[in-house]
Amino acid sequence: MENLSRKEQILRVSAKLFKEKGFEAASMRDIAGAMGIEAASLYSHIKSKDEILETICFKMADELIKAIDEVNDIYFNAAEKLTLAIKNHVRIITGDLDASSVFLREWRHIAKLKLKDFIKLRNRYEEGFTQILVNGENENVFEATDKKFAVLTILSAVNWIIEWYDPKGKMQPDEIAEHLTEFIMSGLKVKSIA
Amino acid sequence: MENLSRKEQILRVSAKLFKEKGFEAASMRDIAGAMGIEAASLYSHIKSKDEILETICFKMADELIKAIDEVNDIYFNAAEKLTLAIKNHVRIITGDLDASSVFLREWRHIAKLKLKDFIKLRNRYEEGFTQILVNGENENVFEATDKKFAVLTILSAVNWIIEWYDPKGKMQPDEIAEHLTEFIMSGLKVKSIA
DNA sequence: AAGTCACCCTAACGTTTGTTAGGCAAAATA
DNA sequence: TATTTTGCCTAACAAACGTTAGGGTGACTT
Repeated sequence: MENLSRKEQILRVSAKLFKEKGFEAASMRDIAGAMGIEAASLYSHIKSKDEILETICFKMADELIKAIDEVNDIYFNAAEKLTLAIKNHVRIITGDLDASSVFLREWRHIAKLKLKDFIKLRNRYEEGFTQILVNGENENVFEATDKKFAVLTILSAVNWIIEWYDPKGKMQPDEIAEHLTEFIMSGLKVKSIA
Repeated sequence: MENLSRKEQILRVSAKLFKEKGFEAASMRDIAGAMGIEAASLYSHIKSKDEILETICFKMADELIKAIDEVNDIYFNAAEKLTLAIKNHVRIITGDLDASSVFLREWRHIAKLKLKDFIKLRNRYEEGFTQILVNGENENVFEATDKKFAVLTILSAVNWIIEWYDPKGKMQPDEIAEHLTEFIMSGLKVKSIA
């Protein structure tokens, strides 16, 4: 934390507070207080409270998009692609729980103009996943009638991790990814319906 | 809307605004404005802004718990129970999208004391689902190594509906429930892993 | 006709919000 | 050593917040 630039520290502290109290409820004085300085001092490093939120959200979006693009660029079959995409997603999300929570929950509070760009990025990410499912059908590996529906369901499961993941808990990121992948591909494994 | 009690109208309007702007960002003046009255006038019908949030959240929680208890009280096999539980959940959620969104997103802003009770209710609901999975294992119908994990994943998928469901869209609640149930039970139906 | 009730008003309160202006001290650079 | 840069300060701002007090008006009830 100490070898980070002052701006980076503000982003970290803000992410933590935005996650805990929500963007609107966390005040500049809260953020400053957590850093041991006055609220006015923050403005030497950042332009506005909105800028903090935007930076956090767009950084996460960029990271995720970069990951899905890489997966789709590699020559893999669809099952391997999906497995890797989920593993990457889980790794990124669990790698920075504070920023991820803000990215997933508080993005609604991004100011109108930037919000449009953000949603575009989110859609691009979703399309990256959709592409994998389309591949899967072409390769005759998956069966997913409604791809949009399937992608949203998959992402909901992967994103819900932030609600219960504990870095000190038993389940580590890669294990979570494995479990999820299995669940997504095979479901509850119905043995028989009596 | 007109034959509802004034308090009920306030709850409706508040839910809509809490969903759109978030609890903290939606002001009493916003709510009053949407009803064509002054902010101070709201206090003839409600005690506080916090009370509005609590009422919305606890009402949804009660409704869901009542539904899962009913399912678990009926003599069904696990597969039928799960199917019905999901159908009920989807019906309740889609039945009042505004309140559901508040229930799922804004519950964090419930005041400390009441928050404990709310989380207890949420856990009770989760346990209702867990019970079904346990039944499923005993009946040799399901296979779910980590029940807690499975329940959270299932609920995440079911709850994500509020993010994309459109009452005027093609997919109607029961159809969504069917799709989801199939996905949860059988996943993406992997045909072969090359 | 008198009383009650539901409903809304204006005005104001104390607090908190994000943000700006201007200045001071230590560290880095020249 | 002189100078710029970095980082923080105090003080203050206008605006918005949730909420209270007290009064008024019209519709039902008795």
